Amino acid sequence: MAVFIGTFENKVDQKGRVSVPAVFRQTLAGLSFNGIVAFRSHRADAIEGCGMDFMEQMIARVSEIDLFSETHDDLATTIFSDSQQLPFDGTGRIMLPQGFRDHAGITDRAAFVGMGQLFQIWHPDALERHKAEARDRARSQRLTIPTGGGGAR
Amino acid sequence: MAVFIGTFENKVDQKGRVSVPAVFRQTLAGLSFNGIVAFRSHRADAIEGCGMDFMEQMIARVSEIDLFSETHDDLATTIFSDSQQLPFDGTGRIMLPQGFRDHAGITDRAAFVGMGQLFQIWHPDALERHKAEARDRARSQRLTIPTGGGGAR
DNA sequence: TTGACACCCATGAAATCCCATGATATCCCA
DNA sequence: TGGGATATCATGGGATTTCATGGGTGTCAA
Repeated sequence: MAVFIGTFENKVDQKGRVSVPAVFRQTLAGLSFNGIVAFRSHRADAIEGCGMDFMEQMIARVSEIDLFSETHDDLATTIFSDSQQLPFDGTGRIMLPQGFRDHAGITDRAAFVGMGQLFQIWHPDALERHKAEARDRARSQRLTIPTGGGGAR
Repeated sequence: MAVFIGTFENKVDQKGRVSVPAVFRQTLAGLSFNGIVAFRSHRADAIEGCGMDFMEQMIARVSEIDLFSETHDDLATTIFSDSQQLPFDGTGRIMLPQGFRDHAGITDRAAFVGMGQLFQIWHPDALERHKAEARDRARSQRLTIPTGGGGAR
């Protein structure tokens, strides 16, 4: 099972390269594509990242939605058409395309955030704000983890 | 099932390393990640610890929520972004990151407290105070543990 | 020919490995 | 059941590796 946990801030060099955190690289190791799959988040000023295995899962899930429905098309267009395969170089870095950097407002620093089965890439300051907001919402709405069974376990 | 009970105080050396109690290590043995997963407790000045199996459960449950929904993102961000994987070295020690030490006020000693399926890491003195308070509350409110039968589960 | 990009090497800081030590707990046999 | 032999454990510190980062060079295509 893919596990992305933690927050890591790395530098973006003049060529637009960033090191993907070593722990993330390890969970991505051994997949059919040696790198990450990334696309613009449509909800936030961030880049979504995952491994090729997860992308395959998403394709499978989306294909369960009625083909030719508006939802299907919108999802497919937003996510799949925008996705890019970003291969690792010899030292575990990826090239963040300019379009992605623009979308997330990333210039010389990038923050990788584990989201469980996928991760996001943010401008470090924007991420801090987002984290605080997410925490507040989670608390005020008393969000809890769904349990597998009936009640508390 | 993971079981963490008891209290153990160990030293934090100059490199920031602490031995995880051997009994805890045994219940953590054989998981997909050889180490602990830790995050700041939002209720106390302590670090929460668990095994990767626990985190995988959390991920599985969060992933039951619609992907890219606000609820999913808020939960995932809140839970996973501030967690860290802390691997064991050859002798069963972990490196306590500075941020965690700051949060818990830990300098040269750390107390590991079993909490059932999780454990906590405290500054020994803070833990003593906390234990006394918890005992008092439990006594004055006559707290009970729900049984599996009639009531909550 | 001029970017964009893949590949290569170098570097310092930080994390990890490895070995040694003493203390404690456990085992085993009388 | 006592007590010595043996293993386990926590701890310390030096050596080694990993990691993030910087820059150079070659190659391909516009």
